[in-house]
Amino acid sequence: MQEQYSPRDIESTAQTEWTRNEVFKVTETPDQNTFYCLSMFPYPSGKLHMGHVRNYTIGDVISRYHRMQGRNVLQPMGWDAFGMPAENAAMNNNVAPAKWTYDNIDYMRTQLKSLGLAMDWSREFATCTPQYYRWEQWLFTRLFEKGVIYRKNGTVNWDPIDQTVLANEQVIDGRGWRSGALIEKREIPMYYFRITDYAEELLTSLDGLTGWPEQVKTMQRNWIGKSVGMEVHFPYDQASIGENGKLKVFTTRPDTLMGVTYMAVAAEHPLATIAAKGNPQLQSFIDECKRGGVAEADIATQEKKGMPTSLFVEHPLTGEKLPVWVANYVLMTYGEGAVMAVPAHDERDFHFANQYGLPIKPVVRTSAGDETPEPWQDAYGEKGELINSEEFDGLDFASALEAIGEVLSQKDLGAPRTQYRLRDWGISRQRYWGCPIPIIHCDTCGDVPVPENQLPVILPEDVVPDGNGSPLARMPEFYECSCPTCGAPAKRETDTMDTFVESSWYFARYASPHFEQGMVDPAAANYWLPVDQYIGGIEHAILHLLYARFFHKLMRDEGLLDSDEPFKNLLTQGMVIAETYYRLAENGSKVWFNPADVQVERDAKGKIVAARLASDGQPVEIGGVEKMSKSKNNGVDPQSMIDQYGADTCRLFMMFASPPDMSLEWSDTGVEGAHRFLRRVWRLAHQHVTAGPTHKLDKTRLDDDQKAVRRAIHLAIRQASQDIGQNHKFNTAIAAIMTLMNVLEKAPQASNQDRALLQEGLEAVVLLLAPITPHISHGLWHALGHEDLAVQAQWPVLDESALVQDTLQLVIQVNGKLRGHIEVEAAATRETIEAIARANENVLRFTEGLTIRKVIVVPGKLVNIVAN
RNA sequence: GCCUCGAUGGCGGAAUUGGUAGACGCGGCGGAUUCAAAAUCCGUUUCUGGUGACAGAGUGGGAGUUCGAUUCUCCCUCGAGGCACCA
Repeated sequence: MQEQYSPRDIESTAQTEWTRNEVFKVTETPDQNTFYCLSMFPYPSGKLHMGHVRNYTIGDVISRYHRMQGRNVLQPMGWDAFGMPAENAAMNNNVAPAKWTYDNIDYMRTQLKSLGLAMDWSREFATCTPQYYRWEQWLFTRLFEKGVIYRKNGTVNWDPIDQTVLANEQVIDGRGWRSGALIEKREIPMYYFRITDYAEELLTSLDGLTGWPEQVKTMQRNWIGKSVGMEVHFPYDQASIGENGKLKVFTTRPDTLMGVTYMAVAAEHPLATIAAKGNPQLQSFIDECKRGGVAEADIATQEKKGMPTSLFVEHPLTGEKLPVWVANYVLMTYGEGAVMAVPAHDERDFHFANQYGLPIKPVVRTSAGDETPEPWQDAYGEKGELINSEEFDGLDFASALEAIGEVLSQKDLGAPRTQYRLRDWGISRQRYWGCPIPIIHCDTCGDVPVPENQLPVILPEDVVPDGNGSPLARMPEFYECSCPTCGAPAKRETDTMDTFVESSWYFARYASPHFEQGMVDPAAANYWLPVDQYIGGIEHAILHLLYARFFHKLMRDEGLLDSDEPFKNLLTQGMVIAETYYRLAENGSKVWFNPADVQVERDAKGKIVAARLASDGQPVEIGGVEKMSKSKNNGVDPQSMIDQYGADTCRLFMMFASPPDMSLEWSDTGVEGAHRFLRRVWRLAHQHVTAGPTHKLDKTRLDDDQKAVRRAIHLAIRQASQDIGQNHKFNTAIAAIMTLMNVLEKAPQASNQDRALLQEGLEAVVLLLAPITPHISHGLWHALGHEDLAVQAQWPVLDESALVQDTLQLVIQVNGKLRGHIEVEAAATRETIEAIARANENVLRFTEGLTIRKVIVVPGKLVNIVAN
């Protein structure tokens, strides 16, 4: 055994042995407990960042722990390889997205392998290969035929200068990021998944996901946004609008129907279009509403504006004429694109009505009374007894709902309805680097799905996009084709799919990644699925996780697999953050410096007070701790950390610095601390091993000090087992192992018993660390005299008898304040404990002149004496 | 704007069902070793007062429940993630 800890040698030796023995390659072995551990696969952006390292280390620790429990553990890896960055890189460097992507994959694969992950690399795939996306196209055609996919118009960000559709990310302050042009909303035809058909199941089956964080389930519930209410129709006729019809709205507060004083419709609503004819002022307002991007955050924060139309609709109960307004706060995409406004009881309507001088009619008696003077109070929104509502006066919410519903349905002007906030999923993208949508447009036959025997529709890979729309739309060799139904010349769809589609089913493909007869091999899929543990960033809490759940149900309904949900347990990791440093340039912009190039100065207490750039010694500003990013130049390159300290140190630091679901602040000195700890483990093991082999421990003949050491060993085993296996709190597991190391380093090594005890302690340390720092554990396990591989060793077993104590220390409080400690027999009765506590010197001192009112004894914990 | 989460020493963080606030690590300070340095080891380290024993305060701010609150309830402030075409 080498005297010095040398991560470079140890890590390459360990990785070579794992590869040679194919220890991480798994098969569908019957009758073995399986564990499918999946970390969200990376987008191949160029090189690994710390977020990846964190994600894959967490997954690896969990995988290796379960391996040591004897389970058949599948941990696969692949590449979410379609996406916009490849097109941007292509434009900047004049390289085809395909080549850029494949090069990145090759580089990042090498980086991942250097982390020593327990991956079955034989299952690797990239989503941009036809072998993968052909099955996505196949499913698309099936779902299209079933009607689960349909075509309708959707609104996109249109850049009028570049003549292209932009992603929300590419719209900055209402302008295109490259052209600087003011963005407009534009309607184009797109394909949609009917995810709303699954809204109810997506909602209710959340209840069964007991292994998901409550936070994520709450977010998904709110996103789906089920509301029970009523559809109400406001009739209009030839005389008032020029045609007969009904303005439909959805409301959750039909009890306030008598308080409606106006109607508000979205700018895109058909009534707005009718009203704008011959009204240039209104037309220009509608045009103004169409300016700016489609992102909800922008629409919701913009100033609330509206304009009256000359149109009126009838109140369904009273027949009263209600003015129709166009308002920018009404979303065409939610509900019916129109709302009935009840300014007395809805905050947004209240502000709007006050702004434009519209009438406000209170119809509910709330805790604020019968009137609703300015300013708005939350009480105005309460439910209560109806007032000013004619025959409905005096009714409460439930009976008003029933009574009003009854009248509406008699008049055929409304009915109860359930509404979801969730919208159908539009998947058409006017981009090149994505999975082609397998549809052929024929003048006679319409939209025809590409027949199975003509799949896949292959994306040409030698194309360099130029930022002016999709190059596919300009490639006749791609889009010219004949109709599969009638054989006439036809045009292939040139849009590609949202990249969320690929990441919605990759977890299932890993079960049979090379299967050529179908999307998945049902036997393999049912063997591994659902995923036992899924790990990824909290930023995916809604969209990706909801789409993956939806796809799983689609695949189930296609008969491809049996389970209802894809991910049994979910762990959402926090971000990796780091300090930022900058200087103000002359033009006022900030120039950011990487933490690696900055030196900090501290005051007497160690608090950081200033920072200087190492190269010129001049001060820089401290900008605060933020998510690692290119823009703030505060990223730390994982590769340089691995090169300097080794993968084990990097892994140990990341797992120790904070619990996985919290953000992790990068600290160079923390990394050094982790490295220092591994050196200490190595040194103690080296010292122990060079002193020669040990005898067997005689557990029946331990003195008190030896019992204390053995207790420390098994406390660490208990703590680490709970923390890693159940709670996923790797930081406290490591703290427990560190505490054990502190004990072992101080323990005597003279006698045979002492040395045997140290052997037991070191074996525990090595195995408890094995999931976290697998390379050093691999080396030390051999050094401690074991022939088998540490990865195949069994997780340490807790010996409860080692934890038993004869006496316990209890805390004594007087009036809740700590006043002393007492040592009592473990078996002492409540009465004995109370008597000892009452006789305690400090208790007597602090209760002098007071009367003891009560004594609370918490067994094994404390005694609180209440006196006054 | 809406939904969700978070806030504890100089710093990262720890604290079973409400029961000793600050485990473990980092940083700081003092010391040992060394010709010197690195490395390593030992001690100390929430704040305030006190030489000290000790006392008081303290978990973002404010109220409340309780013998007892970092933990439960209400209000507020600040920060983070998401908002459907970033992945």
